[in-house]
Amino acid sequence: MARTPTHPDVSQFDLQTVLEALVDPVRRSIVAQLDAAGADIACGGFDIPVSKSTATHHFTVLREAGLIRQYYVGTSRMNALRRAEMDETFPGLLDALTARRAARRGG
Amino acid sequence: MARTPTHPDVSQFDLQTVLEALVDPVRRSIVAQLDAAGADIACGGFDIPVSKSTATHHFTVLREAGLIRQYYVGTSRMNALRRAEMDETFPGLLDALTARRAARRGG
DNA sequence: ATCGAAGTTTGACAGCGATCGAACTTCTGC
DNA sequence: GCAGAAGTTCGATCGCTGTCAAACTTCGAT
Repeated sequence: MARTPTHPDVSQFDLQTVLEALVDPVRRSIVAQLDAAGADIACGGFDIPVSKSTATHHFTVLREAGLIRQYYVGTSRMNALRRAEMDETFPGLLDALTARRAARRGG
Repeated sequence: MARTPTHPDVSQFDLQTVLEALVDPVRRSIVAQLDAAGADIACGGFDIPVSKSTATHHFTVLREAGLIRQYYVGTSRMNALRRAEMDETFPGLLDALTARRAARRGG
């Protein structure tokens, strides 16, 4: 595993790529969990119904789309939601997809 | 072809289905063209790089997701964007995906 | 009735993407 | 050093989806 995985710059964000990342329910769940937690989460800390190798695949897709930033802490790989950068490029998109909006309207 | 094709009710709108519909560039283009035109458009009136049978498939997907409403006028099948209903269920989603926001910010 | 225009239906195909298990790497703790 | 924990990589399925051509249906105009 590379010490410093590839992260796209904000200028390289692409709507098609981001959509293809977010259309998968597992990946959308990952983003939603990060958003709800408001904190970084290790790969193993998510509640997702797939094997480790599949999880690795999903995190890679999210990272390459620019949705998350990954960094190592010991043997754990932490995941951070790049929300501000996403909001800057695609305003309203994450709000519309993470069901935050519903919770916010409610209270 | 059925006289009255199946259209889901707003209460049946499903985010996963809508996303799967909008992740395809051709379908997103159809929605964008409808949105930009602000008027209904016949199937043959779109600028899309696919055959007629493929186009039929895309319109079906969009209709079953609730994104468009279809009705016949003679031999032409008209397509209407169900924007208000979509906005009601998924506020901000179409704005984020049809690049309207960019145009609106500009002027 | 006939012909053309506009879509639909059907069947087939190709490619992609999600999924898994197994083997491997790397770090932590003892 | 050794064992275990946390991920990654590799290879192989497998189902789904976008695509098209060909044949068909329906409507409008002549």
